[in-house]
Amino acid sequence: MNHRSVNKVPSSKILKVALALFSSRGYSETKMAEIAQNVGLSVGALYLRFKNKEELFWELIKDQSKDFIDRTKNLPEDDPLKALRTYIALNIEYAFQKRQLISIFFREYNLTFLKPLRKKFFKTQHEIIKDILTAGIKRGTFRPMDVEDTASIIFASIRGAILLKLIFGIGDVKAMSNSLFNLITNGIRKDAL
Amino acid sequence: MNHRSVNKVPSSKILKVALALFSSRGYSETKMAEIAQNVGLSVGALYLRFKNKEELFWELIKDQSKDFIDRTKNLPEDDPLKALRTYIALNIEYAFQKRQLISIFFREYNLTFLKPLRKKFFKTQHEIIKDILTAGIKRGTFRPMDVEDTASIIFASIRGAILLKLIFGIGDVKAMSNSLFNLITNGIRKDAL
DNA sequence: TTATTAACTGAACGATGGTTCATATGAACG
DNA sequence: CGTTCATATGAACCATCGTTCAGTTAATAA
Repeated sequence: MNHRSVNKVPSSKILKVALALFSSRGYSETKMAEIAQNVGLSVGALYLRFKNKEELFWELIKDQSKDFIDRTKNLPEDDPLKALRTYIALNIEYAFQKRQLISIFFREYNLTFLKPLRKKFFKTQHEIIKDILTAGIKRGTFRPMDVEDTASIIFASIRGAILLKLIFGIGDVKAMSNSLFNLITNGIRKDAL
Repeated sequence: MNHRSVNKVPSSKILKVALALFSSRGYSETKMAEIAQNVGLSVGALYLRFKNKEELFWELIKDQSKDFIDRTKNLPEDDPLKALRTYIALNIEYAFQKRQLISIFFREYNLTFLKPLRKKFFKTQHEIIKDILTAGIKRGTFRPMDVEDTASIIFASIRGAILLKLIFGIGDVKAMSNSLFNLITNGIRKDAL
């Protein structure tokens, strides 16, 4: 340790504060000076930690995303219905728990450097859903269907529900999760053909 | 008609050009100078037509929204299934047709003056879906359910599907409409309960 | 204590972009 | 024609940040 090597404020706190600001005001509405003030540092100090605003933002996205690491990894192979229920519940709960991050993803539609992340996310999730569907059809639990399209629609429905929750604050997490699962599995028909 | 009362370029053209720019680049990325150039006017002239950027934007939103006037007004009262199918199809087709406007609504999450419009839209649509569901349950076409929650989820699913289409360009409009209707009515289960 | 240097400060710089305004243009009217 | 005035022009103005940097602070080593 060499000469004053202790930071006045840890970088993790900067990221935390910045996350709160970015997710509530939006990227371009959040000023560097504002972050500095809320953190208790000068603007200059921020630039000693991060090259610029974009890198600070990026760092924060990486930091928040890192523990998404496939919780959806160990879904029951042998029980497609349970797998689906778990998948939906995990997704919605995660989104709610990480709502600041997720808000940013919905909100900052026009930040081009988020696009690839979104795309990648879609691909991964789409694949997982397809696997569940395929397994379910093979097992006779699910009816035959266009797996590709249906997986897209299911993905979309889950994201839509999350969006609704985040934007309008509508819906309780648990109830929403159940309703969605119910809708997707049984539909609203009284007697499904 | 008094002294040179003909505009070099009609305001409708300004709105049209601005719509294209706002929906592809985003509100704050679209510069007044850029709009002026694409329209074939000077910046100053824009300010003779519209008080400022925000009003120009607002005018364009109003202009685009005005003919949404309840196409969803005359859904068949006596056939809930058909009503739902029609409602979904209308919604998705409309969104695709007016995709520039809809993109803006998804994209400009942080423009506070869009919030009330979003809220109002949700309320209207939620009401319509609830009516369809209630009618269907009464008729015995649909199973008993929490109408409030289910309507929210259905709304969310439709918006999610539209978002998917607009963001990723994924899915054909007709096919998507069918898949969604199918999912919502029948679910994916082979033998519903 | 003194020297060293990492960490910090905040005024100043510069780029960007919305808005204004002095000036120009030209269609209609007398 | 010449006058009028709605319409148009675009350079200049100004506010808002992101970013930089010369100077300051204070922890550690000597």
